[in-house]
Amino acid sequence: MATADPARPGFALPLLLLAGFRTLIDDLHAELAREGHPELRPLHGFVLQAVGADGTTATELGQRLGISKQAAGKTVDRLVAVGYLERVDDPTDARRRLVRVTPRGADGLHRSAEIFDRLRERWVETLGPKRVAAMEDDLHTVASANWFRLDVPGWFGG
Amino acid sequence: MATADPARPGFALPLLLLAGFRTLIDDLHAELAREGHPELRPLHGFVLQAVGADGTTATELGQRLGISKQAAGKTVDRLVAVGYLERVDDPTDARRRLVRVTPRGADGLHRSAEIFDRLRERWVETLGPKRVAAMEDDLHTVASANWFRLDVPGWFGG
DNA sequence: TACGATAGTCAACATGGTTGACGAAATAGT
DNA sequence: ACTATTTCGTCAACCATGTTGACTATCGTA
Repeated sequence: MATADPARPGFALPLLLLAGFRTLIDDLHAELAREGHPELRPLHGFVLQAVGADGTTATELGQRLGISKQAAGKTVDRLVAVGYLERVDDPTDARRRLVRVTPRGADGLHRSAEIFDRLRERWVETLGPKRVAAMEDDLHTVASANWFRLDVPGWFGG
Repeated sequence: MATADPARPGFALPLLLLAGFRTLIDDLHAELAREGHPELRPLHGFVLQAVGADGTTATELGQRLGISKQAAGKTVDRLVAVGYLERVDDPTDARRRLVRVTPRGADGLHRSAEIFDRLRERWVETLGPKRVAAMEDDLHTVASANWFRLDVPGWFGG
């Protein structure tokens, strides 16, 4: 292994990426809790995002998130229980039950976007705009294939 | 929000970090499977790393990983079942059961370190050594508090 | 009309996490 | 030395997330 630099071991890179992700998500949810959304969990924000403004169905949501329709249905159940999603019958197809973001869910989604912008701005203040942009561009170069794959608990845990 | 750049929305940053992490971990386990360790899951490598060469106990492992001693014990059970860890009685303290990495576990750990070095080298070839080093340094600056916190499934999923 | 495809649900299970309770063993205090 | 406290491991019950398989109801079509 003539290429490996002992001062920069390869195993540090994934831990740093995970730590960066975790820092942003933890800060987001600390702020969300302050702004009236303490029940939102990391996974929930991404699910709300995947449902989108037009609504969707459990089966389609599962396809978007890369999980089974059953798992998507169970996750929707939980978000319905805390008031972020609602189910309505599809008048054009009695098999389908449309999943829609409630006003409360839309509020959480809107605040999340604002908070993420503020958090990025904090990184820019610390690291400089060029370094943050470089990080984004470089990650996009090496990891674009895994954009928006959010089956994290099952993927990571096994 | 006069500071937010619409071309670089804040919400992209966590997704890129997660995608980068996921890319490295997926590539690691694809290669590990090729080299004779198909049972190793993403979580397992970090647990083996946390056990370390000297061994530890379930309670101490839980403290290192930021999870309960019960959760650590269950994870150890599963890694014992697939042959990566073993439990031995502590001759100096009949309450303790030392958890040790088996030769097979040590082999997996050793290969993981080599593979991570090779994966980092691939990033260096694509992005250049300065950019990769900058990414590491910057992440260390903004996220060092979350170094080696690996309670990912529970943290992310809720 | 009858059949195949699709949507949703139910059931059973695996994995990873939690809290609470408890026995056994070590340690500290009187 | 005896007792009280702490510590370690485990058991049990439960939650969240995921899986696969089976099933019903409905839609669309040959």
